[in-house]
Amino acid sequence: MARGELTIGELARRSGCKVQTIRYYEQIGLIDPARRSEGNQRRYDARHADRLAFIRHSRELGFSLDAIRDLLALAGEPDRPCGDADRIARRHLRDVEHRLVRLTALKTELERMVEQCAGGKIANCRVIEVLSDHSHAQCLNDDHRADTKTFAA
Amino acid sequence: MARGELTIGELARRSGCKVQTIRYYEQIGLIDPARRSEGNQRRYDARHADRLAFIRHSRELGFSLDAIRDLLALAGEPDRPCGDADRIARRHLRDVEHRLVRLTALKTELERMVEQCAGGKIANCRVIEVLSDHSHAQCLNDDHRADTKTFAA
DNA sequence: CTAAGATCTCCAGTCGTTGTAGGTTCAAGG
DNA sequence: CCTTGAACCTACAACGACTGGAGATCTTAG
Repeated sequence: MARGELTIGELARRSGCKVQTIRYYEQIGLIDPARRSEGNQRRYDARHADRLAFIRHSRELGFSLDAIRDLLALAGEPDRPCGDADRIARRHLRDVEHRLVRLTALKTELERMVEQCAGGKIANCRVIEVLSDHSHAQCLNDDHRADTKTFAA
Repeated sequence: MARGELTIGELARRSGCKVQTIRYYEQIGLIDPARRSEGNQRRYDARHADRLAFIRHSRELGFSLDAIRDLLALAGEPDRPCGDADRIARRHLRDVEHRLVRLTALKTELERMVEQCAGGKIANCRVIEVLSDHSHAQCLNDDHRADTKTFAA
């Protein structure tokens, strides 16, 4: 095996993706097909590893594979006309900001839940209570909260 | 229709779930089968509405259906200690916190890119680095981080 | 009574994987 | 050189959590 080359298994270990996932990404064209060994096995290099690490972390952040495709294109062509890069970056920035807002709200609510739970019995458990109660002040969804409140009343 | 009863459509409207989702939840045993009308249509009552509200709210907070199943079981046993519920929520909270950290890093990087673009020079795009750099302080996966660092070095 | 709209069941498709079956290749030890 | 056994190959099915469609039936207002 050529120096610095990786088998799919090694790449999986390094990137944190599963072997099948890597093959799947190749299949849907998210990563370039690897070159093959004599015996038809995939051989990767450092660039594949970087790309995969990127994909994996982006997935962890909740980006769709389509969004990741864009992000990769953006990152891969720094010399592209600025307008394109800018547009893609801005779109994703808005997306990320939106995600951040939601995630922060979620975190706050979870924290509140967890912190207020005194560790007694379920009957007094804050976690359960919060989850049951849509009219809770911190409910994320104003629209259906009103509905539910009416019904529950 | 008996007083206070709801059709599946009304329940969907009140709970914010789609009709099919409710049927799906019944199918997988997350909610009890509804009683049926003469003509085989589902008829729900306030208890179903409560349970569904609980499920919906939990889903909004990102709990899996499995976690919700556990949470629901716990909610049904008010005399049990609430440590389990607490644990489920805490685990989830940790997860959300991790994502927040990474997402914030990405936001910073996207902002930086957009700013640079506004300045006309594209220069070095670091989106890939931010998301692919496993040695990044906030990397979620300690296990493969070490590996990758070695590799990248 | 009729017509529109809601509901029924069943099944297929989505996204992003993950697991399986059955066969091949690779690297190391005897 | 030969044999293991792990890792690889392809192809395809299943997962979670829905979502949508087809085609039939029910309900209810006019």
